[in-house]
Amino acid sequence: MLDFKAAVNKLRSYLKENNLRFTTERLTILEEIFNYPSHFDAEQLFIHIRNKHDNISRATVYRTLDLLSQIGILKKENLGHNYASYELDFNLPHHDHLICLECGKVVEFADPVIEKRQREICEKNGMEMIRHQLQIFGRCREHDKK
Amino acid sequence: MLDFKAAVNKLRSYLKENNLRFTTERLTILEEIFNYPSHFDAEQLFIHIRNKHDNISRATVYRTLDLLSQIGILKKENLGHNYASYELDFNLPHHDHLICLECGKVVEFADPVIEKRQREICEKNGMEMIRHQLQIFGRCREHDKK
DNA sequence: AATCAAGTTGAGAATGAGTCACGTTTCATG
DNA sequence: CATGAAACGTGACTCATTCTCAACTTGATT
Repeated sequence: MLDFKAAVNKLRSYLKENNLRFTTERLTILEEIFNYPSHFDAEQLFIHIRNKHDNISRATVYRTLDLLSQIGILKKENLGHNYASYELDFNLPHHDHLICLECGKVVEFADPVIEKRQREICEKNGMEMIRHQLQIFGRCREHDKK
Repeated sequence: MLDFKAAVNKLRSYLKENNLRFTTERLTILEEIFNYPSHFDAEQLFIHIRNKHDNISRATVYRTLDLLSQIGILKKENLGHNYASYELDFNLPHHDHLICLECGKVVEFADPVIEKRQREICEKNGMEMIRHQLQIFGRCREHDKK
């Protein structure tokens, strides 16, 4: 997959620039993230990796998720649980989330009108926008039968 | 303050309807919330209350914050920390938050255009909207000097 | 290829927000 | 004002995440 190679390059050059090491653990974790559905959490991913490779510790998974989020390969977000969710954020346009409180389904959407208003609101309040997240919690209509 | 009385009435009637008790702890906590700046967290409030009244336990503060959120007197939200924030949500229109990552300042804003788009997005995805939150993280321009 | 300083790792202890269990206390109704 | 269900306080517990630290890699340099 093309994006994966590009992500590895991005990671490698970030590490080099910052005198950090390109370790097999970091590569393995990045690989597994590309094999894994989006909106995963650290524990899920840790267990998935544990089953395929031994000796990658929970701490390393957490540390690497932080690193990748900082570089901009991942996005860390709060989807209304008491744990963080992550998703790939590599060469992807911004989007937000619609979350069903009944079944946990997550739908992504992007809305240029909302994006534009957000920029204007920041401007008006003398603030430089760094990131934003919009979550709409609701209930799928399909749950209505009952 | 007028709103406080109204909130007490709302609490009292909710409790009555559900065969729950109107306790001095619940009243005290509600009072202290009205004396306290918005966007507080449970621990802050607990310490504040601890300093004025003894014998209100941490568990009761948490339990009461949940109760008040359920009734609609408070709104529980995630402002990008690993703990929940609360604010009064009593007779107030919906608003969202602009958060400075440098100084932690929180600015509230309401935008009818964004609200409208959100309703449309829900509609389009066959979902009934229950609640939503939009957070814009940024950096106050005032931090630019230096 | 061997060396070495510095970054990284694994294991498990520690932290911190929030919840739970349970014995005791308190409210609201008769 | 007795009763019994609801609430309370205490402190133990949970669970996600972070920290500590000795042992191990990495990669730049001989």
